[in-house]
Amino acid sequence: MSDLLERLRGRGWRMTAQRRVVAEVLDGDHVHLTADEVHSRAVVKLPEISRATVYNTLGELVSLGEVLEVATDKRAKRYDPNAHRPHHHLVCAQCGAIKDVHPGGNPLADLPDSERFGFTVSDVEVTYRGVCPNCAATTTTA
Amino acid sequence: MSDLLERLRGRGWRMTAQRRVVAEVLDGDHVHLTADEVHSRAVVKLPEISRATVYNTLGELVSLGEVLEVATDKRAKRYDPNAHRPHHHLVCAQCGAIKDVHPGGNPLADLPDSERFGFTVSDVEVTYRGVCPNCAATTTTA
DNA sequence: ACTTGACTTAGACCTTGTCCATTGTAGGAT
DNA sequence: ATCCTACAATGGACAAGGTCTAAGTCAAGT
Repeated sequence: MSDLLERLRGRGWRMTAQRRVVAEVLDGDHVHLTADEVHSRAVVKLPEISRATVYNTLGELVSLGEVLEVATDKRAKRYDPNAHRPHHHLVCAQCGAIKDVHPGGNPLADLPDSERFGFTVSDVEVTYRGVCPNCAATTTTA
Repeated sequence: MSDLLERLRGRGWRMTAQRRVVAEVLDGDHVHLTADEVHSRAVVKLPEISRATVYNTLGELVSLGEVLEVATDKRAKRYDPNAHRPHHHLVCAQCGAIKDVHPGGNPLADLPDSERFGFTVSDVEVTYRGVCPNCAATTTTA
C-alpha cells in the first residue's frame, strides 16, 4: 500500500492529500469499487474532494498500470487495485459481489487459428458468473 | 429469423410493427449493435419508432433468452442475436470490431473448487482482445 | 366491430463520465 | 522559512447511455 505511494512518488507523481486518499480507499484484496463508491469513501476522509479529481486520479492510476478497470457490472466501470498479479473475476449474478480468481489452463491457447479471423490476439478476459453462498442461503430460506 | 417471430408469437408475444422491425434489424451473424444503432436502423424502416420502445423490446428479447447482452465495449451495451449457439467474443482493441468465436476447452472446468469461494458457478464469459487485420494493415502503412 | 389490456410515444429525468476555467498547493529554488 | 510556478483540484456545465411515466394507440379475442 505505502508501497504504491512510494512507487508513485518515484515516478514523479506529485503527492497530494486527494491522491493519497484515493489510493488508501483502493487498498485490499477483492476490492472492486465503482468511481462513485471510491468518491463516497474518499469524502469521508477528505470532505472537500471533488468527483472530477477522483475520476482523474483513477484514470492516472489506470494509465500507470497500478489499477485495472473491470467491466463485470454492465453499468459503471469498477477499479481493481490488484494489478500486479494477473487474474480473472467471479461475479454473483444476484448481489454483484466480485472475487478475484486464478483458473488453471490458458484460454488463449484454446482459440484455434481458424477462429482468429486474422486477428493478432494478445489478451483474454474471463468472467465467471454464479450465485454466492450468501445469496444462495437467503434465496432458499425465503 | 421468421423462426424467431414464430417462436415469440407462440410465447404470447403481441406482434407489432415495432417489434418486428427490431427483430429484423438484429438478424445475421457477427451482429453486435448498440441500442442506439438498433434504433437508427429501425427508424429507417419505421420512422416513428421511439427510443423507449427499442430499449423495451431489446430488454424483452434478452429476458426471453432470444438475444444476448454483451459488454465488450465499455460504453454501450451491445445486442447479439446469436443466443442459441454458445460462443465467446473476439474484439479489436482499435476499431471495436467484434467476431463470434468458439474456442476449444471448457473454462468452467479450469476453475478449481478452491477458487470458487462457495459460489455455484453456472456460466463463463470469455473476451479475447487483439488487433484485426484491417487495423494492423493501416497501422503498419501509416 | 367492439373492448381491453398490452404496447408505444415523447420527453423528462437519472447515472456515469468528461471538460473547462478558475483557484489552490507541493515541493524545488532562493 | 519563504517564494514561485507548474501541476493538481474544484465545481459546475455538458454529453451519452439508459430508465420512467402519463397519456394515447392498437392487436387480437369475442
